[in-house]
Amino acid sequence: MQAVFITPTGVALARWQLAFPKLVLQTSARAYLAMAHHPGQLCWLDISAFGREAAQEEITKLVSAEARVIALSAVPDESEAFHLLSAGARGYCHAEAVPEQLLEVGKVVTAGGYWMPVGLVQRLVAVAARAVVDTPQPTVEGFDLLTRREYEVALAIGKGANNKEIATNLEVSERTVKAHLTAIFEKLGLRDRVQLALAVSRLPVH
Amino acid sequence: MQAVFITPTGVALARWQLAFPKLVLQTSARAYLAMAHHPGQLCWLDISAFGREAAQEEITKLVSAEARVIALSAVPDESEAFHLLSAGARGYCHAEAVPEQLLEVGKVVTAGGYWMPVGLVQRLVAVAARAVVDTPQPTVEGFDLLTRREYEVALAIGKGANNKEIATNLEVSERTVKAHLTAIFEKLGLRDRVQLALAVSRLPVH
DNA sequence: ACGCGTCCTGCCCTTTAGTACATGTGTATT
DNA sequence: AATACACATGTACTAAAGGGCAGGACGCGT
Repeated sequence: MQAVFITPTGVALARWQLAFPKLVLQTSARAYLAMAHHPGQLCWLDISAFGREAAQEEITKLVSAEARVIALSAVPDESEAFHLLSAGARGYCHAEAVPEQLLEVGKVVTAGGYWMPVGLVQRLVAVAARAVVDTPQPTVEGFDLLTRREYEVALAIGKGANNKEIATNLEVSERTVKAHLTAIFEKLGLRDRVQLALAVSRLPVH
Repeated sequence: MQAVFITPTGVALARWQLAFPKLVLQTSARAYLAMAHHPGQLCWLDISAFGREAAQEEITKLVSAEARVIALSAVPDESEAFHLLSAGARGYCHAEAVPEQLLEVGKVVTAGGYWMPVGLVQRLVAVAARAVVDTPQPTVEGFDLLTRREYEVALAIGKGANNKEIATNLEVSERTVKAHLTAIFEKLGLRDRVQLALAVSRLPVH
């Protein structure tokens, strides 16, 4: 099986050659795509020299050409990994990985799987689990008890506004804002605007 | 290597035995934990007969005993998978999986990795990526500029505490709390405690 | 020893927040 | 017409919050 490495720099070329003696080097997805290639072809993309967005673009191009892309990063970063994977990469690993690891990654991805560091999987799971808003407790119930005006005030508090700003935006007096706030505190069982702000921040919708 | 299956029903027992002829059967994590076992021991948990919460509990128990847990579900479900994985499971697969697949899963998890269906990985990535994107700017950078004490105060604000409560908890005067707050506002470029509360609520860690 | 940063606190003052009490308008529902 | 409720606002007062000024204690590195 052919191993294609796309890199503008060739950072860890020696290491890669240990793992894949017959590797093919290219400097960009564009150059590579000009060649004929087989669907499912492994494609190692060294993203170190690309910006995040440029890397995402390269990946998108390769994936739409049915290549299996593995991102190689010199400085692994969680957020970067999320983005590259969602752009279609099937693997994410350190550019300086040892040959044995590269081979293992290649095997997994060739088999149709994903490969990424264990720590990254854990972060992925943690973030996803939190995002799945099944999370019941934290959400303060009772916002549906608020009247239209009260709700508007509550949202403003959720943006960190003070009474004067809210009054200006809603075109009412500061006194009125205070009245709405008092009503909100009463209905939601809160003590002050700080607690309201936190309650609003936990609102699923916003 | 020993394969332990925890299941109240034994749904796919025949299949499991094909993959692991010498498997050990137990009906609950409690029963299993009563036995001696080796750290890193594989532990297949058939969650079909458990509720989601009960399954999470079982997993938590096993994981705290340093077992590697693989959840087997008769009716795979994305949200369920997220929760079980975040509870510490290292694998999630169909209870009716063929023996070859079970062996593959076992191998990966034994090696310290995670195993889950490719589709699940994609959902995980998609959800996580969206969660990260949905929370772009708002996260106030600079919390690392805070001193230990200031950070403690910031966290307290994130819980909706007022100055008196913070003072009591930290065993300092209210004046000191105010001083810390002033420093925090200055460092983070915030105006008041409401904005701080919101900034803290958007903190990835808590 | 000296400077620097962190932490702590007092006095005092200004600004916000939050409430009690009271009043008024408009729009529905009964 | 009467009742109910959302919305609005004023006066006035108490309580928090926030900050200026000043000073003390402790630990650390030059």
